Amino acid sequence: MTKQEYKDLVETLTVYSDAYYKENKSLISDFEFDLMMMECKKTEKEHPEWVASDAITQIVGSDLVSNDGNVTHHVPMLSIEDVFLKEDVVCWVEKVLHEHPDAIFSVEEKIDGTSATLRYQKNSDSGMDLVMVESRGDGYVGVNKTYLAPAVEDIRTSLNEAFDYLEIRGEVYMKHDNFNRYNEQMEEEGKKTAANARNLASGTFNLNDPEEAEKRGLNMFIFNVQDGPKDMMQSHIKALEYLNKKYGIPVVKYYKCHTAQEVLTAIDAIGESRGNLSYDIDGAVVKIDQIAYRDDFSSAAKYSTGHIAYKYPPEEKETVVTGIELQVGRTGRITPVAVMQPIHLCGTTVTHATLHNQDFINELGIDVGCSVAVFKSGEIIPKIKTVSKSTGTIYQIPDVCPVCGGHVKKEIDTADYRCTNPSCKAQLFRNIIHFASRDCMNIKGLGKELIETLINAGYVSNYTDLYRLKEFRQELVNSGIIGRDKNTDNILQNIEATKENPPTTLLGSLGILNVGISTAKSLMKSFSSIDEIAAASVEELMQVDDIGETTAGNIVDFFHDSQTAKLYFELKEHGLKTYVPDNEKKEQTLTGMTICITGSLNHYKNRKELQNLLEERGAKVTGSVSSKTTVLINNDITSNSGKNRDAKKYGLPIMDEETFTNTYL
DNA sequence: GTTAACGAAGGCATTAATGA
DNA sequence: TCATTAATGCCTTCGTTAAC
Repeated sequence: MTKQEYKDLVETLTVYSDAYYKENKSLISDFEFDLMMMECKKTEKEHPEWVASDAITQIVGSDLVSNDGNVTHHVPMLSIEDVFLKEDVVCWVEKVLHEHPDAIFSVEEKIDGTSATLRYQKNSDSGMDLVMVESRGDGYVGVNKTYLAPAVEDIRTSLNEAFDYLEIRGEVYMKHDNFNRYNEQMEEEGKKTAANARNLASGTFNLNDPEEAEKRGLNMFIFNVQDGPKDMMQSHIKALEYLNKKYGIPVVKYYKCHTAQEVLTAIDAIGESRGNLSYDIDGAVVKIDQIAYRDDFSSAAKYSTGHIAYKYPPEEKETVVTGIELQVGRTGRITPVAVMQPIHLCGTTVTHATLHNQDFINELGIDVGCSVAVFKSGEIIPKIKTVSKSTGTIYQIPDVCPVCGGHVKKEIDTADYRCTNPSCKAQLFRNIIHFASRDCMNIKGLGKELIETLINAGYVSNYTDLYRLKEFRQELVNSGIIGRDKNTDNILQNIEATKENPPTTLLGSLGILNVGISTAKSLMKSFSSIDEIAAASVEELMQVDDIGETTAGNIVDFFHDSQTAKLYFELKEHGLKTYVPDNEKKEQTLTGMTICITGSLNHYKNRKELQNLLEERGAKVTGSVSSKTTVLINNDITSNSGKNRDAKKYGLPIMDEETFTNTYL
């Protein structure tokens, strides 16, 4: 592409994008738009010197909405790790103070609603406009909810501020008044009422109709500045105060604390005020005020660093176990579930609670007919706490599968009971559900019920059969199993579409024991195709990170068992991708490097993006600095953060993005 | 035009197994 | 021993389509 052609392409894209965002008109299909955008970005990679800072591809918020309305978050929207004991709060606070004696804490109400992020961008009159409202989704990719901004009273559509970019996150919730009004009206109209304010808020934030949403009434408390000018990225509390004072934006109520004792006092104060608030809260969040310190306290990947949430003790009630159901999972594991006389707990009716396994049953002494104390763990999941009146006997999981009548055996050294019949219908059924689920192949529209229907009608008995369904299209339409023409074709098309899924997804969906998407990723880093994995020995597989003897054995078993291996080879024949073609592969220039990234980035949307890029080229990206780390990427190379100190301790290079890019990319 | 059925989405938790 | 992952589970509301 010549420079002029690139410029023309950028201009065309800008026209389409403006029409879409500002006038709600689609001049071309989303698919075509995405293609052009990809082309444009590819060129920009080859010729970074052509890129203007205001080019459409550089504008945060414009290139993020895919054709199904999904938005990749600029900063991931992770959840906060919950703790249920005050001792744990004290422990965490002291750990932070030990590392940073001057740390300050913000203790905040944890609003019970649904999380959302707002992006603001500089406009031409030196102010800022709201360009995007996005829901949380899976934490990395959410849904574009910009059209609902007018329905949320507290969202400002413009700010009189000349920052280049501002991203704030908060909780969308429903006030009790609005919730009660909604339910009164539903009752008047003889319609179903909503169970609680959180669910109604979450449901309302899901509506496609902004007017209906506005009628119901939503509010929002801001609880974080995700990204913005340097001044706002230092003290969390100061940033919240600024937003509140300057714009009257409602921010979450917080207490500024310096010691563990002060934190506990604040938690108690919030707990006591709970009953008098006009909205629901489900805990108290403790955050480190100094944003720079947050990354020094590592946590699991799904949690934000530098935050914990204290959960107040939940409501508890008594009921009677009226039965125990046995569920057979896709691996054959038998899970007992208690059926109870319905009780009302935290705004919902509770009838079921999992019993996990025989050990759990034995420990509590559960049997049909006993009385139990039930609470909602985390205020969501019903859980039996104790048996208050025993029957004198304890339930025993039978040795016959409740579905196929096959033999049920207790696994040695585990708490699991498994149905040993490999053609057990329940297992096949669950296997297909797993294969089709969102986290695996993501076959849209193919859910539990439809799969069951297809199995019962004899069309499928395993996931490979799904790719044969199209041969029976007319028959299916005639019988109306999936609905009529339109529905049938939709499902068939969605199945076909999954043939384009990357091999990693396929490998993770096959149902190999202990191999999910994450393990599949590790495997595909070391092997060039699933075929190669199928041919590998236990020893070879064990060379891969995260693969031990058991998992390696499971993989070998899967590809050596004639039945399961056949499933895989049939999928391959149907045209599913089992390797990444050479021309789509990235050069493995970073093999052997262990890289840690910290702090905020300038050239990449977020750390995840840089991480993906490094991983594609063979590097290992970790969350902490150790003696095995090759390099630490941090734009603030002089900071005194824990990671910088560790890097210095081990004598490792600390590079900013630019230096790193110039040296290695 | 209304209703029923089903799946998706959005919120989550727990346990056991695994790997380091 | 610790951190992570896989597998399983629970509840509510909305959207879509087909059927009545």
